[in-house]
Amino acid sequence: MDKNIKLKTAEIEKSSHLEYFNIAISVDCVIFCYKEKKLQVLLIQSDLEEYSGLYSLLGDLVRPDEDLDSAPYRVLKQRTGMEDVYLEQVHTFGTINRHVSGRVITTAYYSLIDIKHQMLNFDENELHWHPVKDIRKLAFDHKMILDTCLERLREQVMEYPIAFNLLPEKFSLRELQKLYEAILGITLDRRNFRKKIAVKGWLEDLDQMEVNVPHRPGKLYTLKTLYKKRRQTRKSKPSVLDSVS
Amino acid sequence: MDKNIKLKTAEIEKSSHLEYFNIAISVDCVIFCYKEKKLQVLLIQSDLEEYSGLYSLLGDLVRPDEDLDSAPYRVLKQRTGMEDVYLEQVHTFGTINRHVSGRVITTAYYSLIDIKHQMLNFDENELHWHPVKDIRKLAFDHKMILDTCLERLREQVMEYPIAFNLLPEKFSLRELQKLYEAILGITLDRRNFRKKIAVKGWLEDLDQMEVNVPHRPGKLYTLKTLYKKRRQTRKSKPSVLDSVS
DNA sequence: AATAAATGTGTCTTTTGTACATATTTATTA
DNA sequence: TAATAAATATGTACAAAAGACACATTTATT
Repeated sequence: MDKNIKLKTAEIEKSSHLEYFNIAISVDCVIFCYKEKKLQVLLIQSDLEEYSGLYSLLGDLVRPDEDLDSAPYRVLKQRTGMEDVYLEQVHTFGTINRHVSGRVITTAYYSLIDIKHQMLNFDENELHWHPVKDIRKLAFDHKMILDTCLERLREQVMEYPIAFNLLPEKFSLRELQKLYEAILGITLDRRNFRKKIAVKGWLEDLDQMEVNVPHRPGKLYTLKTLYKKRRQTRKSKPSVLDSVS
Repeated sequence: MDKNIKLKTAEIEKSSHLEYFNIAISVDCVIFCYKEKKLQVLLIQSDLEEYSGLYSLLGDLVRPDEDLDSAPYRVLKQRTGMEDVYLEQVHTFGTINRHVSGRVITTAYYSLIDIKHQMLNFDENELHWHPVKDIRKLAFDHKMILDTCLERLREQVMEYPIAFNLLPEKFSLRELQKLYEAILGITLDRRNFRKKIAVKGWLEDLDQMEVNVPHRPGKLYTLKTLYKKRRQTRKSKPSVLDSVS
């Protein structure tokens, strides 16, 4: 990836621009939220005839003057008004015919957002939340992108303190457990779950109680400030060497 | 990632081709081998003035008529003559100024190859193996790409039966352990390592012994055929749910 | 005052990880 | 050919983590 580029930039000056620069690059965002006790994803109705009636992920072409990793932030800002969200690059999809309008390679990101935050630019006519479990088919290869991102989310959610991006500032352990169950698609033992979370040391006990719950209120917790950076790089990463002799 | 493309493909017909399709996409390959008891990487001397004296990874622009994931196979075939190698996509790098010759977004793959396989197109004048541990600086952002790929390899090597791609067909447990130590950069306890590998169930006992070793020969093993597919999708994956109540 | 529904623990068992030692086999050498 | 060097092959005891499971307590509701 040095000589070739050099040679080709020369060629491009002449005529072969079409040949070497006719692949577009886009980003697609799998934007997760936790709503009505379900893990949901933000989708937009596809307006391509080929995919009429189908939904697709939010995405856009990468601009010549922006970093690849900045593009999904821009998409989220434009579409929802949200900034400083949690975003993680997952995979790049690039089969020849994945897009009907031409050759487009797309880098997929997933994002975790708290539905209760202000979403200023959110257009309810265009954008809709869909429970992940109900999604069968999406436009383009977006179902595969969704599946890949969900798998990655599941791999990471017990290892890194990321699930909290889906919850409000204060939450009870019951809410946290229900969220994990929604993400993983399984039920968890309450006592073991609490033990596991306690061991992580991610949470700060707020010495406050839930209010307006139709049962005994639980304690409220928040993520320790140490872990609260948004646009976050992963924290508290267990070394891969931990389980090796 | 539907409407925008649609709109823009229209615009492109007119004049803005340069604006929307002037990002090139490449692949870069971190090709690992195990040689002289060290994990090594295949590098080529950079011939860009900006990077004179520096080495870089093997890469090329993605062709308009090939799948993204096919490009690194092509690069490996062209450069080394090897086919059906183990390759895994890791990450896509796309900061604006990462390439001196223009806007190039690159998808990084790592590959694991057995040095003893025939490498027909291998040009020893151009290509050189470098111990990973000795590499301080590479052209472009290739040091970061290498680091990212090495980190991913380390994450995966105890979970999936991939290290075997770096060894000949038959190998002893000592050789395997030395390989793991080279990859992980640590020493391992022999008894615990063997126990761990035994539990994985990846290996087939060949009932053969090492020959020409200057000490007591060990048994020879091979990867079970079940796991031997090259261009391999990962096998024997532990579910993320395993450690969740 | 009784009930429903949740909270908030704790213990025992199993599995996994880690530290560590001894007897055995083979090639080399003196 | 006997002694030595260097590795193979293996097991046990302890510690840590995961998993199954039960009971007393608190609060809101009836």
